Amino acid sequence: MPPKKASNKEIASNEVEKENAADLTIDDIARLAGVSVSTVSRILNDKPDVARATRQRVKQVMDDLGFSPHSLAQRLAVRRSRSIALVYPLADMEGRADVAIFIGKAAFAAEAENYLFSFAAASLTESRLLSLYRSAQVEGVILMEIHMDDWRVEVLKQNNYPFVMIGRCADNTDLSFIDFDFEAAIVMAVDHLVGLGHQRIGFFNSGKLYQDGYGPAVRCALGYERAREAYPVELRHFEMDNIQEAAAAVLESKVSAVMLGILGTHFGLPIPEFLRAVQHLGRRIPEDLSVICLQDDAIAKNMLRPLTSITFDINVAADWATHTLINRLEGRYSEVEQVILPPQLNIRESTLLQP
Amino acid sequence: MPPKKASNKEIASNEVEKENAADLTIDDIARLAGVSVSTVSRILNDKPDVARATRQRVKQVMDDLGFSPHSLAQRLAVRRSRSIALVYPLADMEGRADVAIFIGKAAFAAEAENYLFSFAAASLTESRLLSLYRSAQVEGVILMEIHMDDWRVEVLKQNNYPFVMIGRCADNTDLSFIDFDFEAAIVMAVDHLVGLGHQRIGFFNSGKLYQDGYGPAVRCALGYERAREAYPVELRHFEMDNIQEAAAAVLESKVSAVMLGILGTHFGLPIPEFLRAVQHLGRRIPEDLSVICLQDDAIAKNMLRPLTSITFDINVAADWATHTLINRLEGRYSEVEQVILPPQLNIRESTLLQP
DNA sequence: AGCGGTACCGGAACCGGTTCCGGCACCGCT
DNA sequence: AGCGGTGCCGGAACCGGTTCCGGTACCGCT
Repeated sequence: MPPKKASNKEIASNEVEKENAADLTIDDIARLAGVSVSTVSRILNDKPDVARATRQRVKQVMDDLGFSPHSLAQRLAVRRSRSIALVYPLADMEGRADVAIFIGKAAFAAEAENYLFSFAAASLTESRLLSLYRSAQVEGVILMEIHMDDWRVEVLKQNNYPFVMIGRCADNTDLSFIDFDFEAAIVMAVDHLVGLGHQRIGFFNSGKLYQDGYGPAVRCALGYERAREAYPVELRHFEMDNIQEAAAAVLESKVSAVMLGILGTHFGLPIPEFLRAVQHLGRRIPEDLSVICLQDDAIAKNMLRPLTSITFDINVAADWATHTLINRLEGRYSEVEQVILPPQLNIRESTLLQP
Repeated sequence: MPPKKASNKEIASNEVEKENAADLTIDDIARLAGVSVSTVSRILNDKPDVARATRQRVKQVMDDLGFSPHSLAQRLAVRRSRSIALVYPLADMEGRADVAIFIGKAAFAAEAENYLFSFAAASLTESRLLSLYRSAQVEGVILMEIHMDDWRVEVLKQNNYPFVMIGRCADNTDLSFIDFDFEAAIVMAVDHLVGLGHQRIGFFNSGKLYQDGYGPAVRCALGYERAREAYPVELRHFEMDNIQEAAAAVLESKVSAVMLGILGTHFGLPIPEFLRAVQHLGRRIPEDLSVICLQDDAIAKNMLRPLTSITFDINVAADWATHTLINRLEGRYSEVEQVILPPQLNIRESTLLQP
């Protein structure tokens, strides 16, 4: 029986020493350093049971040749794919500067933990979501754009697959999430306006998203209810998805200030267009109408006269989500974590003290 | 010698038929369907040499159990990682809505080709870039934010690793890229302004980025030179990285219009702040000063009085980059492809006909 | 001298797939 | 009857790592 390990690779490297660094394997390193593959593996993974001298010699060989271990093989062998994904359910990211920032931060955080970060784009079906896990493409995901009653959450929960949420559902038992406190945000907005002396305040929120049970829209509405009980001023609630109607509503309701809830750029009622429509009807901002908007700070602060806004810290959300998920995967701890981030008020030029 | 394949898995599935779909393997499918693993594999990959009846039966079993093959093992076996990455060299994505859109589109396009799309965040060193390939984490990358003389390009070229660029270098022989035609953009801007009757026009460009050899900055300057020769008007060039200085320069140069080149939000001289500074010095926009800005359309169009801007189609860039890279990896064709996207002019409210 | 303990290392099974190669059964043909 | 060809399938090597298990060499000790 001929020795079958007289592979062409061995022949090649005996004759010419010029292997491409890309298809160098742990065997090559072992052979060149005069040790076994187990030893090389131990060194790669910083395990004990290797003599100091050996360790250094082998490391030298690896450095010289520019070797880095085949990550697929590693992940297969340890049965850990070490990758997570952000699943983003919407069709495109037009106007979602927040998501961009999130991705950047999350990718960075994942990388620091030697995790692969990928991005699962739109059009997600149940079977695709499941096969993400089953095929070992990811060990866990970050879910965004959570609805009060979210099928993705159900599916993942039933299958016992790890995930964290940006946002939260109606029932969150056993679920880890970080969410922005939209309720408090609306209350904060009212408080700010009342403090400036406003007596009639309008709150605009997307009717469609509210009906859909989109978390932020629902919680904004909740915040509105809370404020209505807490403040002795006249609060009006408008569920709107149309610019002209919304602008008209501002006029006839005779409010002196408006809070713009969930209806940002990407949701059909872009703030700038809304404000333009209002101005077109003869209301100046902020002289005739104070405006305070939510979350979409890129727009608010880049106005020529920047808008007062209420925002949340997306960077901590990204960091939290990534680390919590990875901690869970690493088994570092497994308690359910639920955090709700407070809003922050950015007072700018669009809210005016009432005479 | 006892039969070593009496694994606990086999025992388990003989007793209780309840395997978790996640750790189902091709062996299980083979056993349950009464065929060999080779046959299952052939079916998974739509290869010939399988009887129609067998194929259906096995597929049925897979469907029933919700099996999907372990992607790491597959990729290892075929020695193709089927993944690409976008390498984005900057620290964060604050204000880079364009990058967000790019990521979304690119991820989507990659997914359609059954490629994994990941995002390699900042702080990229040469060795990390190389190990991305060597460790088989990616087969190819998309490079952004290209400089005229870019070390990453050199490194990848020397190692013969596949990549495509968004942007281009000074020397692009054998390189595939898609770039925006910044030269034409500036000429187009001048043309627009001249058409409105402007005689003194200022061009603002980041001095720092120009010095650094950042592609867009350099090509904008080139466009400026071209326009200067082509149009019989007074053109002034300002290399600026400071808001106050820039605003002052507008005043003393007595220009009636400015073109804002590469100095967007993320580059130290944010457009809105610049315009605010100008207004603060008493120049109204557009009555006293016409403004045309480049690329950062999210800002431009979300102004209360939206700015005239010149933009490029980032979606086609993302599509092109992804498909070109994947085509190359698939060996579908290998010619070098170089495309330069024309600018488009969005006339809005910030450019005024001169009296 | 004999013993147990420790430090270090190698062999080989294994992770979950793909693919080459060869074998069997059956067909139609001379 | 014998033959070549085709359709279908299984065995086993292989991808590039990790890890369990056991073995050797050497130490200090009684």
